[in-house]
Amino acid sequence: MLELRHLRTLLALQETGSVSLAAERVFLTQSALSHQLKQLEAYYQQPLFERKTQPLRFTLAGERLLALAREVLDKVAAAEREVARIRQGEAGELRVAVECHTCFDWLMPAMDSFRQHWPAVELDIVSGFHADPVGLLLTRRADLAIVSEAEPQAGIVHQPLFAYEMVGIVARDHPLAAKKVWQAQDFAAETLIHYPVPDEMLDLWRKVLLPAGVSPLRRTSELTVAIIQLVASRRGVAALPFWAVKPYLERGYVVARQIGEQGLSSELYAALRSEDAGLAYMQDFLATVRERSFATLPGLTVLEG
Amino acid sequence: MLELRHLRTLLALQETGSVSLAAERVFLTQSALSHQLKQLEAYYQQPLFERKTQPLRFTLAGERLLALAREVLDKVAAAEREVARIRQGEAGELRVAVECHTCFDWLMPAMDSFRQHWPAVELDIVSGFHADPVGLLLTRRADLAIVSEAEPQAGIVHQPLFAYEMVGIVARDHPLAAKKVWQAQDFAAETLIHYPVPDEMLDLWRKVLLPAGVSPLRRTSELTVAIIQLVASRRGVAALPFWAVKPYLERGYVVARQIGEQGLSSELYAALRSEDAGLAYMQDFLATVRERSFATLPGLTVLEG
DNA sequence: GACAAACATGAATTAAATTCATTCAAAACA
DNA sequence: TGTTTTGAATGAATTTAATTCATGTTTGTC
Repeated sequence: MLELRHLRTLLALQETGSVSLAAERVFLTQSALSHQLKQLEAYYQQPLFERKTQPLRFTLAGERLLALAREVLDKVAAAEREVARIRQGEAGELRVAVECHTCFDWLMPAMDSFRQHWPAVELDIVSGFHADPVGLLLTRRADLAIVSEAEPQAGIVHQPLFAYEMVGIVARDHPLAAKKVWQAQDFAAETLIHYPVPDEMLDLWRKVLLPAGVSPLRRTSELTVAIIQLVASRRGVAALPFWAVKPYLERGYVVARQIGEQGLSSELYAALRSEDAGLAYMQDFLATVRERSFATLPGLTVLEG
Repeated sequence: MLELRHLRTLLALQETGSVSLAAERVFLTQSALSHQLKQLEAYYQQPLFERKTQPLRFTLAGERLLALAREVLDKVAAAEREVARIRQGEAGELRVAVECHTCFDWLMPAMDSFRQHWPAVELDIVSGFHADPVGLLLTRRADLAIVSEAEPQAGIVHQPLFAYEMVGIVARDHPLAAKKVWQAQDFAAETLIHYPVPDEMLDLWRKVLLPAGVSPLRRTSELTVAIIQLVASRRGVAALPFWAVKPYLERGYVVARQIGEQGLSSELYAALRSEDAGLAYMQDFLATVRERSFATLPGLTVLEG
């Protein structure tokens, strides 16, 4: 018998294009999803998608169920939001402190969506770059902070958002373009172009250069396009989220390379006061951020608490 | 996490007005449903209905989820119908043989609904009263027969529809009105008014009078209202489905009494050729009959295969 | 033609749902 | 005002279902 779980799977399946990735998305193993799908196809006595292609292709029946999933899961989300509002009212305050430049790329769509669902919640951004975003929470000048590490702290809880890969970018004809994987040393003779933020907020610095004691020349720029432009003009190299550079890669302005043997992974958490963790609109905001981001940005991976 | 199962429960809960009856409707125990509802309320951290009233009353949050259930389950049903059509085409033939007069009361609404969902299926009624409706199936003059007993027969499968109680009716000032429960002997001195069908098709005859060797005077009439009218005019007594007489009871024309210690239960099955049991439109027709009947007629109970 | 990647499969395991047996609470009845 | 009946709740036991683990199979790639 059909359950919402199956519809959630179908949606993940379409968004990721493969069983394995969909499984990760819904926090199950590939095996579990394979069994689940087998059961679903047995129930409807027909295949729902072809697995041989990449990305997988849905059959007519699969498409129909997928359409159902979209209709239904939206309605479920809307109803659950209302139920949450019935419990604790609609109003509240949600001031978001953001410390990373690229964060605005995914934050804006999520905030748009959220504003429509919770018109009575005062949504605001605490702008400027702060040494200690969590301090803003404790002094009640913000209600939610986007951070890249979940450092335990009294009165604060961290909720995982998602993870993504930081890639090194360089001009197509730059010597480094020949290397598949870059190491810390490869940066030594280069000019590193980055956003004007404290070093400890740069993932590349914290996780790669500092541990290796490598300290390249530096140059800053506020805007992602400007950084890309500088890199394309052979003014230096940069490390940016894969999803941020993907459009420029496709146009061939620059090339992207993996950093370090495992790749350089960047993680994002929402930090909030423990007392606020139960607020319905808080949880819905986080759910919205995840949902919108996974739907919009390529190459995201789930991040467990 | 919310599942369709929960929505199905909420719907049954509203239709029946009590946890126990809803449990029966979804083929679970009262205990199972109690646990399920407790879990659901814990998930939403608020009560979904008040149990102290009869019928139970939904809270605001409960109402909202109930509305969701209606929206969503309709869409699910529609999608599953389409998926079934994709598998085996939309066309087919469905000739229904009916042998009971009152059956038309629930058959018509179900057929109306079905016709809209399967416009390409030729829907027809094989009218007239036949000694052997199952014979019509085997000779391919009908595709589905409504019968009151599931007598095993080669090449035929019986699918349960529902059960209901047959009640004795009599004029308000008739002496029998004083008896809470009637026995076979109570009919001995009365005139029994019934539809003009063979004796073995009368539940009262088959299950009560014949076993007790009681053989009252008889009189027949084609129409339910006419039977009620005769009974109200003290021309005799009758046995009819509770749901068929309920409107007349409420207007006080006649009174209804239980027949036998356990009450006289009547069961209905759909008989079809084994080879047709897998046809999507057949299964959907049966589902429609059940769904519409339970939603329309008071006092139905589920019937297990 | 070996290798990797993605999916499938069967058995074992874990988790969840359901039942059973009983208690509790409220309503109906005498 | 007990007493009985009915409907719902509860905790433990059980059953069923979902999930994982370990491994096999297929398909595409170099």
